[in-house]
Amino acid sequence: MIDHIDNAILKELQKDARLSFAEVGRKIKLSPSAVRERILKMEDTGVIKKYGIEVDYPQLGYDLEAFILVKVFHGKLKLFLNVIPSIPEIEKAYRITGNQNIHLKVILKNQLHLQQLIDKLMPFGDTHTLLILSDVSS
Amino acid sequence: MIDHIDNAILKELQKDARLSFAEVGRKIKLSPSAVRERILKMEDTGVIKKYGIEVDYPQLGYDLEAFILVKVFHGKLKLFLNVIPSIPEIEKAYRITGNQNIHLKVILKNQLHLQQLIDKLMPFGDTHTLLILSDVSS
DNA sequence: ATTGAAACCAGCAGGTA
DNA sequence: TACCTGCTGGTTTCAAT
Repeated sequence: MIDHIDNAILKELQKDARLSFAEVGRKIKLSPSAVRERILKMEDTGVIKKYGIEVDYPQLGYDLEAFILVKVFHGKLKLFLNVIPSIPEIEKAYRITGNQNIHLKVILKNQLHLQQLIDKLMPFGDTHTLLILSDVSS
Repeated sequence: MIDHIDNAILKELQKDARLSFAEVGRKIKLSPSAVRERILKMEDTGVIKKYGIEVDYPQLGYDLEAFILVKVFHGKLKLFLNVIPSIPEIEKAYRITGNQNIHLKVILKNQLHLQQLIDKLMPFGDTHTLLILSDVSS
């Protein structure tokens, strides 16, 4: 379903999602329209879910990033899942295995902001916060 | 440094990073070249770190995503940080506070693949794995 | 920030294998 | 089906304002 040409296209778009079809085609030796058709197909089938940007949060006034593991109270999970989208501080949320069952990545301005968020989460479960010190993905 | 116009631009690019300068300009009522200059400036200053795509890993044959928390052995941290970029399964790595000091997000084909990765990580520290069941970010 | 002009690209039609 | 070429209108890019 996905061949090595699609993979090459995905690799280029992962490096720079704003490349034109023509530019991608030049890199992988394919005509612009062929590149376009393959990319449109991958959008249709959902292989490409989203084109996004990575932003430097500190420069936008958000100096605190953290993971919050939540052990949701019995019977509160559905309610909590409904509330999550309405909390803008939550950048990403996953259900996970283990003692805690929800994993949140949150973007915050400062410690006070973190405290306010934890207060908001407390009705739904016990929280365990891991502050992010730095990105070491290279 | 970042005004409300830049913020509006960032919001549009977060929704769709492939929007043309002209399209962004139409949405926020600005000329294409003004949009272009602002975006180029945000790239220069690092506010925009990257244009990327989000991909559906299961469709690419990667059916297992997980967080691995690593309590790195004393004296092994620098070595481990150097090794991380050479492990393709690691999508994202952070230094964090808490009992464990490294937080990894990993993309894997299956359980065997996870086992092989954990074997590779074992020399550097004790690992604690949380499997991702689903994305609930909405 | 805008305009204007040249180069470039997106999108589409029609064609090949 | 997957790819290509060629055309047209819109876009990018850059210089001048």
